[in-house]
Amino acid sequence: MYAKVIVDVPARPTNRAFDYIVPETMRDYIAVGSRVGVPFGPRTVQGFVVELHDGTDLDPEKLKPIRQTLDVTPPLTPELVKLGRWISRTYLCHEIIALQAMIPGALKAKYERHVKTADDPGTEKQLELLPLLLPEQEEILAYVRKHESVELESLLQTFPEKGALIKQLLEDGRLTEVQMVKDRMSAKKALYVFPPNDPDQLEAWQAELPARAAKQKQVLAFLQEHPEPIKLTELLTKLQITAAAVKGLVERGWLRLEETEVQRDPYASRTFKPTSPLPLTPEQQSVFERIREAAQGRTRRVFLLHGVTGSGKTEVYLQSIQSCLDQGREAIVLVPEISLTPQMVERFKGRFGNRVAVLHSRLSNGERYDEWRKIVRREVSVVIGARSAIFAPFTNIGLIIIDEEHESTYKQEESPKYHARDVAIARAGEHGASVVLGSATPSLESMYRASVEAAALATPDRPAFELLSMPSRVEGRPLPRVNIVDMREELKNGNRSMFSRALYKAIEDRLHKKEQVVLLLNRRGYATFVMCRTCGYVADCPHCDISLTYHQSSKAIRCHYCGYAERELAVCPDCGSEHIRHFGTGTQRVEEELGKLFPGIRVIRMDVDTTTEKGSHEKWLTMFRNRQADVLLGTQMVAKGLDFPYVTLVGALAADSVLNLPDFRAAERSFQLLTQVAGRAGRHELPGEVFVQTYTPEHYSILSASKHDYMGFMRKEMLMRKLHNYPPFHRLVLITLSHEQVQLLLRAGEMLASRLKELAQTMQADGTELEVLGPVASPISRIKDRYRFQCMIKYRGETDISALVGGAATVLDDTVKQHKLTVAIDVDPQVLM
DNA sequence: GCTATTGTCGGG
DNA sequence: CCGACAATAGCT
Repeated sequence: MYAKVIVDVPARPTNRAFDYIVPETMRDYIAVGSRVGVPFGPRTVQGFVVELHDGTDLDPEKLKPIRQTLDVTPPLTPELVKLGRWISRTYLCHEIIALQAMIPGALKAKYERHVKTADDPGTEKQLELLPLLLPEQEEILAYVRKHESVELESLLQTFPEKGALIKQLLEDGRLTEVQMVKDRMSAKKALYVFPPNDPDQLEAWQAELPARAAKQKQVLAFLQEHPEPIKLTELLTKLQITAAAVKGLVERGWLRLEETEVQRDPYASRTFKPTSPLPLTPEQQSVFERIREAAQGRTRRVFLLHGVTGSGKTEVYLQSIQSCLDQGREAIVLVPEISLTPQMVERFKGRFGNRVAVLHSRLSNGERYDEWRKIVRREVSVVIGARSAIFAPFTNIGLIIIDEEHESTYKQEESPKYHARDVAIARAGEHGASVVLGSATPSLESMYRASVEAAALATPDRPAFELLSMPSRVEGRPLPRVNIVDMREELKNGNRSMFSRALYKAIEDRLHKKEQVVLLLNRRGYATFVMCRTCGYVADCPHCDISLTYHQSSKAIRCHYCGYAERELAVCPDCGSEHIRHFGTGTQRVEEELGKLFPGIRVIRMDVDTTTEKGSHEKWLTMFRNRQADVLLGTQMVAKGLDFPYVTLVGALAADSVLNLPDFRAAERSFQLLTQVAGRAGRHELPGEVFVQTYTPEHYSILSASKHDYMGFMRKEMLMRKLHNYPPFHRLVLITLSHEQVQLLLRAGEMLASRLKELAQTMQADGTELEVLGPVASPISRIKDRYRFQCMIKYRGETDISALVGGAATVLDDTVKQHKLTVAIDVDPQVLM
């Protein structure tokens, strides 16, 4: 039997399957999706089996056998292996990168090189021919012999500066190298106490024990109460006893002590209040019916659920999942990382109990691995998680839900640069499952695909969407009133503060009424840039093309791209002037200002700087929920999914900050952000009010958001996109080249662009609508000392551009190899920076 | 991506 | 002519 293996060597010439012999002994352990260690050239690398077959076109003599299997059960299902190929073709990445993305980081390859002393007796004669050993080499050999096998790295550390001598020993064959692929993580094990199968016996045994064996009786009594296996250490601390008591019982053969896989369940210590389905509004009910009906079928359906903030989408999700589970099928729920709050988890755990696995980036490698194992072992049938949870290794998916489907976090920014929405649709096709894309502000891409125009262009790979909508809030609560504040007017009237008078008054009022306020400012730090007022010098990052941001807490100016930091400027480095001014406003500064304006105000600031610590995000939100603070101030992360009953005021301090970004999606992002943050107010009994501070109050994005007019915004924005051949009417591929030297980069850029244009011409001649733009400097023209240039391809959705991009990219192969040029291909980019 | 192999250059 | 290092092919 032979296996086709994709090896862990992400390079163009190795981006294909290699054939190996499956040794007789491994037959039962190897399947499509297995992770194996295979000889590849002079070393051993990790790989995935993507196919098993009986014959081979190649000379079987030339084939090498698989060296090791790395798992008892394959970490990937055949469906995921197929998906890996689809991802690599769709997003133009190496297949191995796509496969690696589907397994938890804990299983990523790690290579260990061990050395052993060569004890082959047949070489004695040859040894005589070898040069005599130096005393130091004797010492090294003795050391290795003593330890039997030593990791090469540690040997080099034990004998520093002796690298050459060790290499000599290896070359002479006195030491041999054994290469192994190692797991970075294995399941954590611990001793568990297993009670007898028949718990009734526990009582009888207690009577049987002599009176002085009080501790042993205590153990039996405890197990009677809690008949499930328990960790030994846990039992000991709970009962305040030593292992001797348990040992006695084990010796009597009453209890069993066994090493078992431990679950690092981050939610183990928490109990979740079970919740039952809430009654649905007629609107919710009809949407639910549609989803349920679809999920009964075995063919893929894709729904776009447009529901205003507070319309009760989550309850519809929960009941849809329930009906999916009732059919014995599984469900995946994706939420943006940021809204994967304890609140959210609680609702799912409350409804589905331990049938839910939770996957998010705040878990440690080990924790994530354990949650993933629950899926593999079929212990759960629901997964809720961020982007990568779309790869949950289920085998019978009935429903995939993507909440806040417009969020750009569903696009992975590193290779494989996949979009979870498209992966979901692809997976649903294989499972005959339904997909529900929910949002209060659906992306233009999704909205377009729910249109009549797109329905006509639908293909199996890009099916049309069915639109569902929930236009009203539950219990008929009104959407909050949104006031646009023209900050130019404020300035004219002499108000130079970051709070308009209206917002100031409103905050004052809420403080008085003991209600809560959410403030949004899309910039962290204290000031956005630092400038010398005498000569106009602006502090820039020496490694990136971006200005440095002042941070009050650390008295430093920092780069938000590479982390570079230097001390606050006392004098201008150019002219020596002391007139240094901090321009622009960041969250730190607002926090300070609030303290000055409203003495005694309690502010929680949430941005990347205050939420990096594990659990800090949840801590702040819990504090705010418990009304231990009056104001929640933060960047985008305060706009998403939060639901606090006492929040009656929301302020967007600088509504244009997103609008002015150099990106064709700026208006859409801005509209979404404002709508989302406005939706935080007045979700319960108390009515809400919103203030949007802007310098461009006439912009359609801001006007529409203030009127809660999604459709109005969408129609205008669609026109703009159509006019400029942007998505959703055209698709984009962005190719970014980066290198330390501008000249080399320019040459490479020209080479790429001309080849692209050349290839494009033949395609255009066949009537394909396709445009090649560039090369131009990227909006951020340098990051971490590397200059960046980009080319863009605009094309109609039905065109296959893989040949075009793949073909053109080959002209860069030499430069990539020789000069370490970096080429990043992004299909359907979300950010053009 | 890695490494063993081949190629190239300078010193003798 | 040899050794050191740099470029490069080929990996099943």
